[in-house]
Amino acid sequence: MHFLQYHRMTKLDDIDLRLLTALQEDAHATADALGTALGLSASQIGRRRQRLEVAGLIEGYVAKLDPAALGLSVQAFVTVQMATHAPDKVKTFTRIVKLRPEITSAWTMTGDADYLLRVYCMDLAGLNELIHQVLLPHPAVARVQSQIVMDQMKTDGPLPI
Amino acid sequence: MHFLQYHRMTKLDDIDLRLLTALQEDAHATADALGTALGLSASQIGRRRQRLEVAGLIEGYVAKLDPAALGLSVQAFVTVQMATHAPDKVKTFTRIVKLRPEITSAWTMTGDADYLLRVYCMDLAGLNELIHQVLLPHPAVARVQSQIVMDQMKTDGPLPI
DNA sequence: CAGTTTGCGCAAAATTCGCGCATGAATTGG
DNA sequence: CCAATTCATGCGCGAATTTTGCGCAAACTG
Repeated sequence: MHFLQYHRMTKLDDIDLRLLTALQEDAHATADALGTALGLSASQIGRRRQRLEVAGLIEGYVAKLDPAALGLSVQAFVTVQMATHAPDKVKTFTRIVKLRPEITSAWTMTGDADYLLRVYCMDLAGLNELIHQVLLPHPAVARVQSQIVMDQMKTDGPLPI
Repeated sequence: MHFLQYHRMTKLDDIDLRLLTALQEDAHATADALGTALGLSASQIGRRRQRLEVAGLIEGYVAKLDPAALGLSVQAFVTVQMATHAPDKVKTFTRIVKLRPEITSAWTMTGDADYLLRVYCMDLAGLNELIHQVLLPHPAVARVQSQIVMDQMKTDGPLPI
């Protein structure tokens, strides 16, 4: 799923935006269905979609899984404050973050917390283990704070375009 | 993209898990390609995928867009503390959260913050407007704190299965 | 005004998917 | 231990979908 040749997009008309929105809701909709919904022929839908792909606006298509059905009953956000910003220490820390599967996303933030991690675990024991066996023992980590998700009121929705 | 009849899954074998992982990375991979990658025939890939869909493990397929390419240069996490938990006030608040397109996700959290909102904006002015014109004026909101994303070190990755 | 570009629909070609069918392994019951 | 049933698998054909070529019309350019 790599659209190698990036070609700068001149402009996005209204149909492009609506197509992007539709694809964010259901990427398996057929070109024919999208065409009738947007008032266009199926071939044109395909052409526009390909144009959006090579332009890099569409990074790819992914399956959205149900965490609860997979037994991932604990979602949490973990903030990390660093004890040091020495490059080598930070590098090993980011490597661990990228390697650990429970951490699905990680951001560097403004404010007092250096990193924000999004975490999925089977249970609280798993979260506890991540924090106390992986994060806290790391030499670059000073403080770890975790907030557990009680309820998801709005699931990862489409981007505002 | 609705798989109406839910059928409880007896078990997930190793191939199922690898198939789920692969579909999380590229949902447009052909059954043939997935088959050779997992050592299975294309028809079996299709059958297993359908089983995972009706079991509710796969919620759907979505396009992943590039926020930066769309001009959404500001990502932020906004924490909200409530002034009251009166049901009617909370209800109007959640309705606003669900309606506002800049807010792509929202969770209720443990800890001192009641809500965590994930926000995408074109610029800081947009974020500022959301906070000062929408969130803070709401009667149920006591305090709003925003942390801006400086860098995404790990993008929304596959669930740990 | 002429030439070029861009976007469109139609239809054919190529690819991919969906589903029935037969074979082989595994499990259960006697 | 063996037979019968069940279950998963691979194969192949027809259907659905995507992709591509082509002609046409509108918009843009010099």
